[in-house]
Amino acid sequence: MEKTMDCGQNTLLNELTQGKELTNLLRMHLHSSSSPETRQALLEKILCSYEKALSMLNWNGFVVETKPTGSTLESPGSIANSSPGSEGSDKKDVFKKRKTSSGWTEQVRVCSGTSLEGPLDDGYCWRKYGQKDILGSNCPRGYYRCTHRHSQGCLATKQVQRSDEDPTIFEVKYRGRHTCKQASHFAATSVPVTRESKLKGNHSRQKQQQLEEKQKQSQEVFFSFEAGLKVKTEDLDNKEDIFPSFHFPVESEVENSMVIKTLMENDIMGNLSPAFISPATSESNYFSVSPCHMGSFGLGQNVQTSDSDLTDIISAPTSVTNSPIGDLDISSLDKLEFDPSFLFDNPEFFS
DNA sequence: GCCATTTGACCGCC
DNA sequence: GGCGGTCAAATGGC
Repeated sequence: MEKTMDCGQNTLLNELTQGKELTNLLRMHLHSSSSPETRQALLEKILCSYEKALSMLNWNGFVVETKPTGSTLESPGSIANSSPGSEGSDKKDVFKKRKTSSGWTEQVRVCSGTSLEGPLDDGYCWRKYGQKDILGSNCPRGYYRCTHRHSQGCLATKQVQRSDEDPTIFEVKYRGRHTCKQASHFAATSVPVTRESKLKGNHSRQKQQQLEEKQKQSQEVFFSFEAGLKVKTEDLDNKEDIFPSFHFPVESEVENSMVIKTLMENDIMGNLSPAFISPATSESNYFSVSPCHMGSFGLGQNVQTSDSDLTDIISAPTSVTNSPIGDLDISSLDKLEFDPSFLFDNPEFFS
């Protein structure tokens, strides 16, 4: 766990630090007679770094607490009745209630040239359980549920459908929230104690290696995607049910300041509401992060959100891989510390 | 042998 | 009855 936290934190910090350095480099180039191409390249790299960093943040799910959802669709009854536990003996008892459009939708754009059948993984382990041709749509819709549904009773599901208009866009509809261990830890290195991981000896190790390999590949794929990532988030009001809230534990130290400062330096924080850097209040020592605001970092991601409650906290994982990025446990950020009294316009910070 | 995916069938809602 | 969501047998990969 500790290892995972350090790893994820380091990765995040590396990206942000790289972004900072690149920004400085760009600044230097601005004062020099370097070519616009050079500047452009630097800009791209900066965006790249921050997109990675943001993805890491997003991917951690920010599932901090689990509270019963008011949503009709994932009411324990509906799913439970159709869960394997209740199935089996009498199929007629299976309750296949059509779900209403609760949950939220994200549109994920992948880079051109990518041949993935579906959008990136979002750090969760999904298992496909169905596919349907949808009326009025050329592309079938895939139905996925959390791999840990059986082992941990995780009720999260998602639907993935390629957009007719733009094949590079996948519409991903999330439903339910992850209650699995992975959702909490989001650490690939700490593989949830599932049936696989309980397997003994070489077999489990082999499995883990396969998983790691898979994640490694996913990461590579993801990084090839990020430039064209587009996320459209809807129904954020429902997200509250699923990712009820995220609080960034903050204490007073410099590292967090660096993160924020770095964002500020790149005019990223310009769009942040006070909620993000919220008073980090002396009382709570927490600040919350709105998915909307995270999305409005202006990092080249075209993010559209509904005008839903901006106080909702972090968005669900946007896209979709078992990338090691998922290794980052957001809880690791509690090691990041933020000095509420830090002056962001401190010119000396970026020396 | 285990697990994930595919795919036809089933079921409930509209 | 049409459609969307889910189930579960069949299948294939590792």
